[in-house]
Amino acid sequence: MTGLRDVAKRAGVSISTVSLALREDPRIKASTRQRVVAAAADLGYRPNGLARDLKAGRTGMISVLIHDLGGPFYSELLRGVQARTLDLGYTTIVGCTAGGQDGALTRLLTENRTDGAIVLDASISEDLLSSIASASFPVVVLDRVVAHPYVYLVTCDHEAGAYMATEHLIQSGYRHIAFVSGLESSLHSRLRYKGYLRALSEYDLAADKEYLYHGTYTEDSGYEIGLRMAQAQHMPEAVFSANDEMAIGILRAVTEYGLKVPDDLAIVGFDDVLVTQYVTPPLTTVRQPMYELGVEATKALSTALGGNFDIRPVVLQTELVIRASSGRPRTRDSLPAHVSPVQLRSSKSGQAQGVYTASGEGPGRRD
Amino acid sequence: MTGLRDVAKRAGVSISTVSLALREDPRIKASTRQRVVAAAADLGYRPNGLARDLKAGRTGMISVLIHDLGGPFYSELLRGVQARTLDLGYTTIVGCTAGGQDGALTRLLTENRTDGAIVLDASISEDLLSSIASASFPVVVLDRVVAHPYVYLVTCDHEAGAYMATEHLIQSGYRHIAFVSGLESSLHSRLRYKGYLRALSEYDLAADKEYLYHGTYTEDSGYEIGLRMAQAQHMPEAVFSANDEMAIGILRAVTEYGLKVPDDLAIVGFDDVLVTQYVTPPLTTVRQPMYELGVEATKALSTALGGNFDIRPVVLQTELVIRASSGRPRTRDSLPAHVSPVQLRSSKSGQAQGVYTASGEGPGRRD
DNA sequence: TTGAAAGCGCTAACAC
DNA sequence: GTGTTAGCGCTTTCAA
Repeated sequence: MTGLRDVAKRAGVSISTVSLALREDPRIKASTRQRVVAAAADLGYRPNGLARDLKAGRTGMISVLIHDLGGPFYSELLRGVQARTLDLGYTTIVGCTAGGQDGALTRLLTENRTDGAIVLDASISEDLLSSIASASFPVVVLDRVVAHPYVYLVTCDHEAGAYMATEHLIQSGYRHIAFVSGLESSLHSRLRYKGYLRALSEYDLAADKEYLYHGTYTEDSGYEIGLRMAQAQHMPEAVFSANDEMAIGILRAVTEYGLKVPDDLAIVGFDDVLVTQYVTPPLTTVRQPMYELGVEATKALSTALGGNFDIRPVVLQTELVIRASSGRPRTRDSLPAHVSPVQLRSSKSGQAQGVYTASGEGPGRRD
Repeated sequence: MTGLRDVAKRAGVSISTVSLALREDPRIKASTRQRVVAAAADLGYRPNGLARDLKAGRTGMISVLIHDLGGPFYSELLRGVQARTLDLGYTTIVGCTAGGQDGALTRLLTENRTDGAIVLDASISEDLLSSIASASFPVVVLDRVVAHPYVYLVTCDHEAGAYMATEHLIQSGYRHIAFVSGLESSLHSRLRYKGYLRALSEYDLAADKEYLYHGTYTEDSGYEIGLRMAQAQHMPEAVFSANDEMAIGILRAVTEYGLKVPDDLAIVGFDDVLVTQYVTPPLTTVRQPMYELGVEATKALSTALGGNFDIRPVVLQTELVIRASSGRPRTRDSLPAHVSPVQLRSSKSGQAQGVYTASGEGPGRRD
């Protein structure tokens, strides 16, 4: 616990001289600085960041609060945040809120230990967020809606993504398309259901309650649902799952049951987690741009930290990533006019993969 | 930025009264406390953690420093740390050191913003770690060796794991077994190579340089190596890869090349990352107990934080997780006497999976 | 039962 | 060039 005082004593100078010398202030004579630096090294002096931050009134750190670090796509998000904060001279620190009130939640969010926060945790109450956010502590929330002047919204268009996924199945010739919801409470799941319903309705297909399954976002819940599907009287031809984990569970269940994907059942997931590329067959899914989400969140936060609080919600587009699990794709020529494949790329393993953006902005094929 | 002073003014009491009242000190009359609490709520008062920590001389937080949060198994590690720190009343904060000197590395490691650190980053110099670690800032390093009284070592037995993996291949009847190294600089890779060599030598097999491949831990590097292997004059019968990513790259390459795994080439990886369960065929691999590693690291750190610095290095055992990629397993009865299957469990998909611990402690089968 | 004041380690006027 | 000093917001004796 050696402090500036100890260094000062050893170097035979005053505290402020040490402070200035160590930060290479030109006012300090070179010879003095050397003595100070030597003394500091001898004592193994380390500045106390807390004291410095307290004095400065800012920490230079922003916190990212995530409910459960184990999630499959947080790393990409964090990469995006990290990349951007580095440029801005901030440091990212990550806290896990799963521990409840007396962990990272309190320390990082409510006690001013960082300059702002990016929050990805549906379980933190809106009240808490509202009571925390302020001009001196802006908060960006991901994938939820909080109405507050200092809470900024960044999300991607789940509904459009779900619409694309469902439309893709419809255009591939499937008519009996099931939907597997995630946790009822989750906003995602509701939006994805909405997109699914909208696609059905726009193509004049009935939304049969028989084809609505309720899962819990876990692979196991998907597995169970897959079994139920396989044994159902009227098995759907295709299924759109509100996330990839459940889709993979379904895939596993029906495969073990002896069915072929996509011939007996086409499957589309949501999120584009890593494993979707490795399962057999590879899973068609909707990619959320996690990295970009992190970048945008950080942008919004830094804008607010810079004193500009006029920030509109950011909504990023999703991409449909077509892999083998949704089969029977029509050829491009047979696509209805209003559907525009905008990008095609090949997967690692060489098999063709089509990527469509939800915006469907251009009719041209860019490769 | 409302502080205690503002609350005090509003409630018509002194600062110290507010401080005590908000922490429910019994010395403060209930009626006074109510006034104070009301005033604090009105003003949206939030305590300043920095000031509190500065005063207290401790932060109640420990940092976990990881080079690249995107890594495939950090989440398990963090779960382990998190679980344990919660019990201890500490808060875990995670920093990514990839940004270089002026990011989390400096802020969390060298400026006393937390009470101690767990470091998993081979690129942080031993000098820096040694100069940082002290009685008031203990450091636990994972998977490396640093000789310093306040640096504590937690690792798992990579060499034994590699030995097991190689032995497993030998006992499955393979004789020409290749090894794929990771980055030369990495301690893991060297230890895993050592275990591989030891197994070969103990079974009187020659270690042919022809069967030594150098990768970079990435799937792509594995893919390339896989192609080279498939086209080599003397193709190995089996390969042990220093990590799973490369093993998966190899699997992909040889599969695309038209070879069958494990019939034409058996593959064993290392780490047991999530995707190993999902590739076809599922990959035999060596599991590192990441969760337990996190728990042990935290235990060591908290012991040091408690003032007991007599902590010995912790070495955890690895497990061999046998899946379909290493084929042709002998039946149990035909195993040599000194190999003891200590545990058998079934995989999610129902296929049998044998788990052996590196310690090979008991001959009995426990299920 | 409450208030005054010292001080955690640091920075930055302002003096000398 | 260098030293003195007043805080940053909080906790915690010690007085009142």
